Amino acid sequence: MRMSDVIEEFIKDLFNDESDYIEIQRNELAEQFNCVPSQINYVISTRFNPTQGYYVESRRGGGGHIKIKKVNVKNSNYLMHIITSMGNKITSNEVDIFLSNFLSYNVISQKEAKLLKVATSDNILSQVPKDIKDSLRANIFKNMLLNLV
Amino acid sequence: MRMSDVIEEFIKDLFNDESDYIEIQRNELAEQFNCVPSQINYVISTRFNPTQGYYVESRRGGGGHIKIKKVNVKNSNYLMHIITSMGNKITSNEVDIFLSNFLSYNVISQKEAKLLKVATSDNILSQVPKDIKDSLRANIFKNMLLNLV
DNA sequence: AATATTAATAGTCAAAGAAAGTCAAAGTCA
DNA sequence: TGACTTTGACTTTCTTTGACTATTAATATT
Repeated sequence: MRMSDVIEEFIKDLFNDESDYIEIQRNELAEQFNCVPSQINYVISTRFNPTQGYYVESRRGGGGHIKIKKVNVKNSNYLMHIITSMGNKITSNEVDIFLSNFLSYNVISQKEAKLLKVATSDNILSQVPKDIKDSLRANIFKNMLLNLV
Repeated sequence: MRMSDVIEEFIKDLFNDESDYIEIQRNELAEQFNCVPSQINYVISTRFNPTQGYYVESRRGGGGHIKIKKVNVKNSNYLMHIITSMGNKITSNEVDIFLSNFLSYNVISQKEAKLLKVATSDNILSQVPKDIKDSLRANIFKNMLLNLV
């Protein structure tokens, strides 16, 4: 079995019913599995991304850590379904369409819709190089949505 | 948990409803937490920065002390004030501090704070070129906040 | 009473330490 | 061969530490 799969399993086992997130220390985990620390990053980026229902944040420096939040994927959840099926690029027009659907289905509030729209708007992202803009937008959008599920 | 976080917590707990300021003695506090005195300065400068809603003054010599004042934020355009006084670059750490202050002042909700944090986090903005990252972050942050005023 | 000295504080800044992130080369396997 | 995985050198971020500096209050001296 691949090391990456083992680590993936291990991390998934850390989740329990009580809390919806876990914290790991990259170096500690790497040592435990006798691999280089950057392999942890590899596992996280390939197996714990928004499309798979995970939201990740981290901190460097002394006492640093990686925090992984699992969004409960009741597969009936409309938002979650949208997130997992969304491509990794999205235009601001597409965002608008999503938002108006979300609103009409009452899955998010007006205020939330506004925040989502602003954070992904072309205006705000105008400084971002064109070639990464739509993927950045998708990234912001998905991760924000994940936190509304 | 980081020493700095513990000290930050401790100081924040010193505030109560009666007075809007607290006084500490640097050496005494350092001794209490078994750290070097300058760590107190570090905590203060990173977590009680005047631009983050705290005003700090101090006095050396016998009986010297550090006085930390909570800026009064009763008025409704507190957010507006923050937005206009904020520079055009901001780090994710600074965002965190802003958010924890907004929350303690009850000017935004938990959910809103989460959205703000996600949309401006280093993880999500990782693809953005370094030289524009902090200004993009400020842009997103300010514009989202504008919608919460 | 005025001045000088000493002790008690706090401040600054840079180096060392403790994490995590990036990226591309090398390896593996279907 | 092409996609996925492993590895490691290098980078970035944040925290801790300590040597040195600055200021003020208390005390001693004249």
